[in-house]
Amino acid sequence: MKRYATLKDVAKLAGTTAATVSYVLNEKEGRYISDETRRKVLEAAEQLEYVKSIGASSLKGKSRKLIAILIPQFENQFFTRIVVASEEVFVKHGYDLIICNTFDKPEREKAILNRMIQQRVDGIILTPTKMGTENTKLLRKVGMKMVVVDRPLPGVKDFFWVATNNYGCGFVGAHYLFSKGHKRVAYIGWNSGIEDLEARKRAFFDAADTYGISQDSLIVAEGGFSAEEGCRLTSYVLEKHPEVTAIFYGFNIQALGGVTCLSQRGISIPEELSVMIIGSPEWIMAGKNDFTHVDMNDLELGRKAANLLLSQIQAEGDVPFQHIIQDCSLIEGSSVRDIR
Amino acid sequence: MKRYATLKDVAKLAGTTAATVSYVLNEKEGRYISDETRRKVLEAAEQLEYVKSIGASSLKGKSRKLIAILIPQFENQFFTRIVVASEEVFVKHGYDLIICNTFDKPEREKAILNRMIQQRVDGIILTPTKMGTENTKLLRKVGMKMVVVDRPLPGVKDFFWVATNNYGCGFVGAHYLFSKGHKRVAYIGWNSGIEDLEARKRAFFDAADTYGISQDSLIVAEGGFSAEEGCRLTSYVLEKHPEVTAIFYGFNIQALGGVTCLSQRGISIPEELSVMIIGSPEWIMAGKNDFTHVDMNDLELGRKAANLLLSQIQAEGDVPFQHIIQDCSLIEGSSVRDIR
DNA sequence: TCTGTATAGGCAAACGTTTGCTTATAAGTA
DNA sequence: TACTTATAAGCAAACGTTTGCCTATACAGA
Repeated sequence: MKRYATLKDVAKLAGTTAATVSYVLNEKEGRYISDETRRKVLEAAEQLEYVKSIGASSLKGKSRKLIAILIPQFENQFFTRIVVASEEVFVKHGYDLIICNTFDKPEREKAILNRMIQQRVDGIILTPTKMGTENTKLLRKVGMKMVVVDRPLPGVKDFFWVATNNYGCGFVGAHYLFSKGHKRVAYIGWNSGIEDLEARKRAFFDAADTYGISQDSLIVAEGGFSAEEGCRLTSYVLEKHPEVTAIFYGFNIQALGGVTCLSQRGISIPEELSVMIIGSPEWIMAGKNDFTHVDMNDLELGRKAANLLLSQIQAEGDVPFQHIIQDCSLIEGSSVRDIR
Repeated sequence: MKRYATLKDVAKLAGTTAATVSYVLNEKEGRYISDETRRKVLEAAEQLEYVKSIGASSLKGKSRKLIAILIPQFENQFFTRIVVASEEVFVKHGYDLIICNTFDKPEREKAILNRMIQQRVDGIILTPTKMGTENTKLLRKVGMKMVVVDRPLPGVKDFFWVATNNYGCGFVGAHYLFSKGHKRVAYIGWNSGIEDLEARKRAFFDAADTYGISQDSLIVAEGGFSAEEGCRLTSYVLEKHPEVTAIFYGFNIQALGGVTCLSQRGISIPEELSVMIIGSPEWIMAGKNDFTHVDMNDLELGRKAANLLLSQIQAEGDVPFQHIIQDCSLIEGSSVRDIR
C-alpha cells in the first residue's frame, strides 16, 4: 500500500508550510491567505490526492467522528432496525458508525467495549448483555457518552435509557387474547436471565387476572433464544397441553420457529390455534402471513437513541439523565380467532 | 468527558518512563523488564484505568484494526447476512467493522468512501453503486485493500470480486418454471441500471429458449427497488396479462411486496398462480409461506469476501487479483404448480 | 584487573495534525 | 515621519504512542 500524502508533502509542492495548508484545507477563518497561495495549495492537494488523517487530527483534540453501536443479535430485525434508524441520524450529523454484534455474550461485550475505548469513539449505543452493568463500569467511570437501548443496566442509578415498555407490550397482547375468549393460553418465552424482559410474562399473568382466569389454566414454556427453540417449545405445548387454544409468543425469533413448525404440522391458524406475537419482523405480514402482533416501533426507538446520544455529545456541560420508555401498539391481523 | 490516562501518566505513577510502560503493556520481547517494574507498571495502569489510543499508535505505523463495509440496502437481508458473516470472520482476527449504508446513492457512496480513507481503515468491502468505478478511483490509486461484493466495477480490469452467478441464478429459477409446464410467464425485476444484474433477465429468456418458448409469450415488468413497486408491478401483470400462469421475481424486496399483494387479493398460490423468487429472505419460508426460490448462500458470500480481504491485508507483497463467482441452488417449496 | 555479556531501563525522535506565537510587509492615519 | 493596523505566512510545540539508540550495573571468565 502506498503512503498517503501528508500536509508536509502538499506544503512542499505548493511552496509553503504545513500550517498554511492546514488552514486552507480546513477553511479556517481568522487567518489571512492570499488567493494565489490558496490556489497553489488546493492544486497541490488535488494533485497529491491528499486525504487528511482523522486519527492524527483527533490527537489534537478533534473529534474522531465515530459512534459505536453494540447489539446482541444481528439476526433479529428488532435490532437491525434500530441500527438502520440511528445510522440515518448519525450520518446526517457527520458521524460514522462502528456496528458490533455481541452475540449476547458478556465476554464479547467486554472485549468490544474495551476496543471501542481504544478507538476513542465519541459515543456508544448499547443493548447490554446480562453482565452489562459490570462491563460498562469503565465506560461510566471515564464518562463515555452512552445510551442504553432496550434493556436497562440493573443496579445503576444514572444512565440514558431508551426502551420499550415491556410490561405494556405483554399486557396489550395478552389482553387481546383474553378479550377474544381464550382461556387456556400458553406463553412461550426466552429464559434470558434479563430481569426487564420478564415483565412480558408478568403482564401476561396480570392480564389473565383481570379476566378472572386462574393461573392453573395458563401454561408457560421457556427456553433458548432461537427459532429451533421456538419450534421445540411449541411442540412441547402441543403435546403436553392439547387443550390450549392460543399461543402467545413473547419473542419474535422464537415465534418464527414456532409458527413455521405449526404450519409444517398442518395446524391451521387461527382455525385450530390462535397466535399472538410480540414484535414485528418482516415475515409477520409477508405473503400468506398475517399475524396479530404487538408492534414496538423499532425504528423510532433507534432514532430516539441516536438523538439522545447526539444531544449528549453536542452539549457543552452535563445533560440530565433521561429514561425514554416507548409504548407499543397492537396490530390486528387474522391469527386470533374470536371464540366468545 | 474526562481525559484518558496516557502512557506518561502511568509512567509517572509507576516511577518510570513512557517507553518502559509501552514495552510492558505490549508485552514486547527483546527488552529486559524486572518483575518489580512490571508489577508497578501494571498496577499503575490498572489504577489509572489506562486504555491505549489506537489513533495515536496507528500514527506510528500500527494498523488501525478497522475494516469498512459499504452496502447499498440495509433492509435487504441479502446484504445484512453478508455483513453478519463477514463480521464474524473479522472479529475473530481482531478487526472492528465500520458498517455504512450507501442507500445505493452514488453521492453517499463517494462521501463515505472518502471518510473511510480519512479514518485510514485497513480495508474496505464494497457493493458499489452504479457509479462505483468512478467513486473508487482514489481508493484504487492509493492502493486501498478492497473486495468488491455482488456487483462488479465495470471497466476496471483488476479488482477482487466475490459475487453470485447472476446468470446462473436466473437460469436455474426460470428453467424450473418452464420444466413444470409454464409457458406464459412474467419476469418482474429492478431497472437498476447495473449491467451485471440484467443477467438474471437474460437467463430467463435463454431458459425459455431451451424450451422452445417464444419471446411473445413472456412478459417483463420492471420498476424501482421496493416492496411497493413489487406490488405495483404485480398488479400491472395481473391486469394486463391475465394469461400468465407464473411470476418470476428477480429481486426479493420486490417479491415481498408482490406476494403480499397477491395474498391480499385472495389469489391462491400455487393453485391460481405459481411464484418463483430469487433470494432467500427470512419470510420466504416463515409461517405459512413456503416459496420455491433460488438461494444464493449469502452467508458464504460474506465469509469469502472477508477472507479475501484478510488475505490481502496480511500478505507481505501483492496478492493476485481474484474473482470468486458463487453458484446458487434451487430450493423447492410449494409455490410452483406442476401444470404439465 | 580487565573484558565481555546479560540485564534493566532512560532519552528522544518520529508519526500527521493543529494552533499560538511571531515576523514581515504594505497601507492607512496623525 | 512615526505609529497603527491589515494582510500574509512561517516556526515550533503539542497530542499519545513506538522504537532505535544509548547508558549503567552486575557478574562471569581470563
